[in-house]
Amino acid sequence: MRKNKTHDLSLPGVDPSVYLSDNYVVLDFEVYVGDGHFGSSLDPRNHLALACYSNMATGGMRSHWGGEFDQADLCRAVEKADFIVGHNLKYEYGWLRRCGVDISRLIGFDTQIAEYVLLGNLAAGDPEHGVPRTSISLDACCIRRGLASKDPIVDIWIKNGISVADMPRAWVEGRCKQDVKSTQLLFKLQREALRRSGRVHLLYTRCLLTPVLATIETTGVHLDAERVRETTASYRGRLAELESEFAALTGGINFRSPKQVAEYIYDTLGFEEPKGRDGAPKRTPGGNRIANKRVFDSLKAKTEDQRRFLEIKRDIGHVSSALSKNLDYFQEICDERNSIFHAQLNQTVTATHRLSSTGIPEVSEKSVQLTNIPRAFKRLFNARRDGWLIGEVDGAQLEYRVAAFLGNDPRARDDISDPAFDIHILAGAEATRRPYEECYAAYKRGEEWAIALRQWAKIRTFRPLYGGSSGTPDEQRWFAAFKERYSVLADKQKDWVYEVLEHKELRTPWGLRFYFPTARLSSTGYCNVGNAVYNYPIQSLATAEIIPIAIIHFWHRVRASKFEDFIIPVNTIHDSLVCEVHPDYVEQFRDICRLSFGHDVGSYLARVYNLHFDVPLGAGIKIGTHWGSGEETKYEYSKAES
DNA sequence: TCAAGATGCGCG
DNA sequence: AAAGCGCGCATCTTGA
Repeated sequence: MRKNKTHDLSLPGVDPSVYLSDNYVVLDFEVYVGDGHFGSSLDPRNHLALACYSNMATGGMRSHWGGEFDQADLCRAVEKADFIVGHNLKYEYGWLRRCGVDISRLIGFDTQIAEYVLLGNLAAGDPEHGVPRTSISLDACCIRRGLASKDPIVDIWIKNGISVADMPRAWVEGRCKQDVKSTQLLFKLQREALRRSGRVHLLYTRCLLTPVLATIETTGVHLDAERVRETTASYRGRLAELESEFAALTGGINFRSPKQVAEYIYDTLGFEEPKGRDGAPKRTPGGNRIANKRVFDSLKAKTEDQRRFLEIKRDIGHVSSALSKNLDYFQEICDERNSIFHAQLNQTVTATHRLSSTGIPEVSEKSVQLTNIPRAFKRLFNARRDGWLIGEVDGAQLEYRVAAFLGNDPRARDDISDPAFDIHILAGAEATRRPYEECYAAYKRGEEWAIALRQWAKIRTFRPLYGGSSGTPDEQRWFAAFKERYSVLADKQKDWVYEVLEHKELRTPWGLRFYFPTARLSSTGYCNVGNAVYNYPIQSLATAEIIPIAIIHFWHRVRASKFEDFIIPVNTIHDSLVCEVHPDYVEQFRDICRLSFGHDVGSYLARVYNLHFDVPLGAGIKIGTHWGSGEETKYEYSKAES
């Protein structure tokens, strides 16, 4: 690997011990809400109204009524502090950015994220297994600790959309100052709790990501209006055709109604309900007959009516959901918002601490979040400036590699390091009882059957990693082969389950703790939360620690190189980062991707997490005119190279 | 009439 | 008895 001076990355501080300093500023803002929502800094109709902040270095509470261009004292205070403290700091970062502060240099301690880290997976809860969500609102955090709660009157006003402009100033100011005081007390208790339980570095890393997300949210994503127009028109035409065909065939049932569809297929068409091994029909949790895609794929048509119905039903569901969930919104955005839309990236929602996303209604009430856009529609996104490109980097087979590391499985390690090993080919080969070499060679020669086999296997390959065991005989053959091949990993996962059954808690090697208060073992040896226990550590280390660490380093490397006007992150989905890239900065983009998703992750995990991640990491990079276009280049990184 | 629950389907 | 995990949004159904 060639030497690159960007190795001496200067992250702001890069040390969680910064939180031990007493030079910090606690802050809370009130906003004039003009968008009818929550006063996000993204919306130009919203304006900063009041800033209250407590400066620990100088002492005393300050408050200042003023807009985002009238907060010079606040800006100076936060820039001089070692870190800032607030509840849901992404909001404050967004406003500080509008105030003109360089938020990349501001370290945060977010008390909402701190509570989320302390709670492990309990903030998300697990209603399916009888664990309710735990609120991490400032009020809830304070009440749990016996601290003062919010002024209920002002709280009700704000929750009901009353503008700050219409409330008595003294009341608003009183509430804002109270929130700052509560936040500071909460911070001190959380800092101690995190320190005692060895989780400060987790909070620190989450908080380093926050300004990156605030910036991505502000930037938004850009649609190719011409492609959106063509695609929407074609989908609408197709839906109209399918609707009339469907109506003619069924006599006018509503294809969106699972109830009507179930009646039609089981009563009118006479399909048999799918049955479990015991012979009883499989039903929805509510006891209704199932009418979903899985069932339709398993039904075998015997009559012409049945065959046509299955065909049309499959297409109509796909086309109508594409329109109502994506294309209608995209069209609005192209027509009325210059083809750019925004969404939130949430840090405190999921059980495994990966991000989630929420759409933002911009024209009608519709919204689209950024993590479940159909792959077929990635091609509708391009860069907002002519001639620019879209670059996407993802962690190659990240969860597989993380599993190999956590399980310390020698076979998995060897497989990952072997350039002639393809796990999807192995899955296909095992399932169909063919020799691996034959399938691999045919795949490499580009033979169609081998490509199809690999495609078939791909969606099943890692099911056994998360406890999957049921399926067709072919599938089950692979699942068994997987568990046998990676038996060391499988045993480690069983150990996790034993630990959970004994302690109702799982302590991960990097410090995050998961809690399973309702864990129990049935008389048949089945653990009610077993599959979650198999999954959480792997999903979490991969997509809640490693990818955020990579993204943080990516962002700071771009800024340290002064490329921030040429390489602009616009989205992240679990294991990937999407950027708009100036055509002259493609090589720089590749270099920064390789370093941040490889070297930086390893060195940060060792230094800050005391975790020596010794399975090689890889990155896949695609660059093209539209999202998802262009040939993928794969990079492998191992410590030996550095 | 409206909110909450159930269901289906998109992504990693 | 059977059983991959994690999410958010649109639509229909249910129940007050």
